Amino acid sequence: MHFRGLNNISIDAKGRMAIPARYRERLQEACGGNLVVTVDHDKCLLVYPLPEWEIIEDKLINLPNLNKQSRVLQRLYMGYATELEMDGQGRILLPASLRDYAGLGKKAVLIGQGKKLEIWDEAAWNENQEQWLADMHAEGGELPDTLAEISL
Amino acid sequence: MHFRGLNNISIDAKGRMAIPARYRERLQEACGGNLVVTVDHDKCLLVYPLPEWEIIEDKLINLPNLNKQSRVLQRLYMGYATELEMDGQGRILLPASLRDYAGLGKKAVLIGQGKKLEIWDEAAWNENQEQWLADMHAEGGELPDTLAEISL
DNA sequence: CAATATGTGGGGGAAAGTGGGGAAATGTGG
DNA sequence: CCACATTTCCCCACTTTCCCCCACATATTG
Repeated sequence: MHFRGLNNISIDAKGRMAIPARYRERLQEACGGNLVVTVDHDKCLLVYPLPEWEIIEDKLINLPNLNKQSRVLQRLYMGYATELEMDGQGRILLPASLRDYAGLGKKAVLIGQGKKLEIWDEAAWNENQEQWLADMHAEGGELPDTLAEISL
Repeated sequence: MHFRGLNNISIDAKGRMAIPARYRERLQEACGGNLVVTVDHDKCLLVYPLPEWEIIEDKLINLPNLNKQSRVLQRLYMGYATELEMDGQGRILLPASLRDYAGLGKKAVLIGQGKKLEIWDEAAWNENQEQWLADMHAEGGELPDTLAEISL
């Protein structure tokens, strides 16, 4: 039972975002509508069902925090993590601080990523996607070992 | 039990595409009509029976996602993966985002590729095919080791 | 040539997405 | 502690999209 697929979403003037209907039922049973939204280090937002988030949180807490990168991860991911619920119409209200972080305007893209969902500003998503595709073709087959084994 | 062969397909104004009748029965028994369509990094679409897709999805989810290339693969392949069913007439409705990605117009080509099917815009298919043939002749027999062993 | 199967197009009803007004709750400053 | 401003949430109404069904055109088979 994983999240997948792309949805074009509009964010209204109040910062509300409608969760696609096909995800709502799954979110209800996975976590009773309790979600956690946080930031990702490449300028998008991550949405977890609360139980899934708590697993991640434990990992973050137990990182060796004399390491500088560990502290960065902790401050970003835990620092921005916000608990929120869907309203009666299946929408979530994204706090202004998170919207600012991800540069979210009126149009956004919601993509399923297994145990979590990602929210991108539409323009940012398109730009990144072009870059990714260009990189993949430029690299010409030089992939890390873990990736080389995958065949689609 | 593999898919093979090439079919010319038309996509109507609503984005619907008729699956050739000879594939339908096989798709029904393979997955009860549950299909997953996603993108490929060279601008075509991939159609999997749901069980086949889930095998790939598991591999994708378990990739080390602090690695940049892993995230790109996850975002593209899982991000666009859309679950859909055939309607009463054996057609599937391709979401606008997927049609845009692959540049699909009214005429498309459906190609059997073993466990999956590929969908190309007809014009794009023809152009690529010419290019591939030209490249193969230009390279003059310099193949990677894994390919050198194959005899057709 | 008839008869069946396949491909193609379109209309209508239901569901989902979108936006705004107002009440309740929360926070702030006097 | 009270008055005011702001935010949050709930409800209603409108618009758009999606999906199911029917009807026709084309191709295939006996």
